[in-house]
Amino acid sequence: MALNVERFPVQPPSHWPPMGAQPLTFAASEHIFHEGDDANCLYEIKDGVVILYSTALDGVRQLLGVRFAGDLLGISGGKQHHCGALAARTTRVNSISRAQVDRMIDNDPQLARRLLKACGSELLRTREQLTIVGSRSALGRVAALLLDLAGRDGNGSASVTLPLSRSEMGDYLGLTLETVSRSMSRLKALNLIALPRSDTVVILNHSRLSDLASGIDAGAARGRMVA
Amino acid sequence: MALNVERFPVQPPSHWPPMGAQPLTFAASEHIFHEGDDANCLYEIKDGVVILYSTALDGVRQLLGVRFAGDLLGISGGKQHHCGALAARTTRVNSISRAQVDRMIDNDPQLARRLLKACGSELLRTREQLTIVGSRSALGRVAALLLDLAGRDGNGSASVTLPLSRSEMGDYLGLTLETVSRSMSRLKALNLIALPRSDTVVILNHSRLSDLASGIDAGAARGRMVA
DNA sequence: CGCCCTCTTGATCTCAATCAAGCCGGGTGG
DNA sequence: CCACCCGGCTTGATTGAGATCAAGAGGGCG
Repeated sequence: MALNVERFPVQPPSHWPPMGAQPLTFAASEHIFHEGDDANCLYEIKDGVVILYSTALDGVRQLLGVRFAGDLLGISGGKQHHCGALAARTTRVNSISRAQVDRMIDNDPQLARRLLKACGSELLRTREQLTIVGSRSALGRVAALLLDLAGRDGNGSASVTLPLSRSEMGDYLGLTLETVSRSMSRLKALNLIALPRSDTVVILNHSRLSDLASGIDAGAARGRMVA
Repeated sequence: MALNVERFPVQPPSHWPPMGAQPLTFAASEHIFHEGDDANCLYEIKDGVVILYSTALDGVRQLLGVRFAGDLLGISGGKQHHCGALAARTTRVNSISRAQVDRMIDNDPQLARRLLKACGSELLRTREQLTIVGSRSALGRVAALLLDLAGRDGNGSASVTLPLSRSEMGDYLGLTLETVSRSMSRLKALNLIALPRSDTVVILNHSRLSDLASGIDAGAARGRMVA
């Protein structure tokens, strides 16, 4: 199922995506690559949403990130992909062979800089996720994830269509799906969000939500959930 | 999954560190840089131990990693350092100005590759930490950290001098210092480790410890702590 | 010797996990 | 068109792991 990518002819560098880039389309819940697959390619998301995850020996899944248009996949190096990449909805990517990228680095320092930057921002995002998972209450974690998704899926409006199920949100945040669901209900009861559909969130009170997400406002976590 | 001791052996090119490298020494608990400092330099650890951390608005500290000889600091890009770097014991580093590194990339693709690789392995380690914090029990998290430190501080023996206090271990793992202490006591009671001093751990049963760290062996977590 | 700091251990409380029904919406087939 | 079914979501009841509060114990240093 993994896409076989052939050798590409050597291309003059200095622009991105390179000439040899191969456009590919994935339907929702198809894999771009699996954990352990040979890492032959880099991918750039043209549009859609991709979930990065790894699975532990005990079967527990940890989501390592949610990636959108413009993000690169497979930059972390290594012969094999150490995490899986799953399209959360119909997603188009450009794929470029590693070998070609490697060749291009030789005569295009700008490309190296771009990759370095992408890798650095990947690192930054992962560290933020780690901070959230390591030090926030359930309510704060959910608030942080909602704000992140709202800020990232781009349309600028306060309404987000969630690309993740409750269970996936749980795997992202180190929580169970029930706790995620309860937290969403609580945020709704607090009038910080609205939930017109279970996969659609409207941010009603951005600032209080982000206080929760940063761990200030410990108070809102407490108290009976009655409206 | 936590502990591939050798993920990416990062081989410096023959001319690393570069000519302009500045050797610096830091005493225990001195900062190499603070959160928010201008990121003027890259650092390479010659010897010692460095703790990376960030502090949230509510004052909670999250340790983002523990770094040893050979690791690079400050590769994640950005004008400012987004995390602090603290020497856990006497530590010597080489510092190289970013500007110089940037210049060198232009005529040395190998350098770009090395940085990319270092950044990738940083990413990998952070993802492993995230997985541990997001999906393991307290006992498993502590087991994973001990194995990681044992594998990394190098001397190969089963005995490790911990570079972290209980409180720092807690901040690394998303636990309180009391829970860390109790978990260590439990591991000792289970005869998986010995604690000749509170800062010295001897690994007695590597395989069962790593089962705990991977989430297999959920059983050991349960049960009264009596020997 | 005595102070101070960190670590250990104990008792209790709380938040999130677990176990267990319902509920809602969307799709299918009669 | 409606009845049914199925998967994901919500909500409730209970349990339990880890946080919190609170005392000691050990060890290093002035």
